[in-house]
Amino acid sequence: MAASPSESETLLTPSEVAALFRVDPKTVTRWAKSGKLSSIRTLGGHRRYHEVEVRDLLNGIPVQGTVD
Amino acid sequence: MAASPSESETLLTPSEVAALFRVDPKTVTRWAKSGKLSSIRTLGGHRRYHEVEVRDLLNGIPVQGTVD
DNA sequence: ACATAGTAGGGTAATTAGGGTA
DNA sequence: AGTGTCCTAATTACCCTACTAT
Repeated sequence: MAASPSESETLLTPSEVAALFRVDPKTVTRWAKSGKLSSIRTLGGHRRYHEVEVRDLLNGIPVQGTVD
Repeated sequence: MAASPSESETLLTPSEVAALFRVDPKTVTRWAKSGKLSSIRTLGGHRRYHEVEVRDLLNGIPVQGTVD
C-alpha cells in the first residue's frame, strides 16, 4: 500500500534550498509564492520544502501543479 | 555508487565565473549555450555553474559532454 | 523566560537573460 | 568563430524590523 506522498518526506529549510541553488533564501521564498516550488508551512508560518522536489528541480526535472 | 553529479557541488554565479576567466559574463553565457560549460538553472532562469568544473577548466583540464 | 539563529514581510539596488550589433 | 558592448525586461541580492525555531 502506498502512503500519501506528503508524509515521510525529508523537509528542507529555506536556507538549505538556497544553498543548493546558490541563491538567497529570499529567492526561494519568492519561488514558493510564485508556485514554482511547493512548500509546507510550520505552525508559525515558516516554509519547509520537499527535498525530493528540490533535487528533481536541480536535475532539471520540471515539477507540475505546485501552488503555494 | 555514483550519485547525481548535481548534488553536493558548490555552484558559481555567472559573474564569479567571468571574474575567474577575466571575461564578460555574457561570454560565460555563450560558453554554456555552446555546451562548452555545463550549467544548471535557477527556477527563474538564471544559470549557475559547477565550481569544480570551472576549476578544472582553469587548470587546462577539458570537460566533456556538457550541453546547455 | 532568555538568548541565538533563521525566516517573513516589504522596498530598492544590482545581476542576468535575451536579442542585436561592432 | 569568438568576444565586448548597448538595450529592455525579468530575476535576484541586499537593506530593514518583527516574529518564529531550537
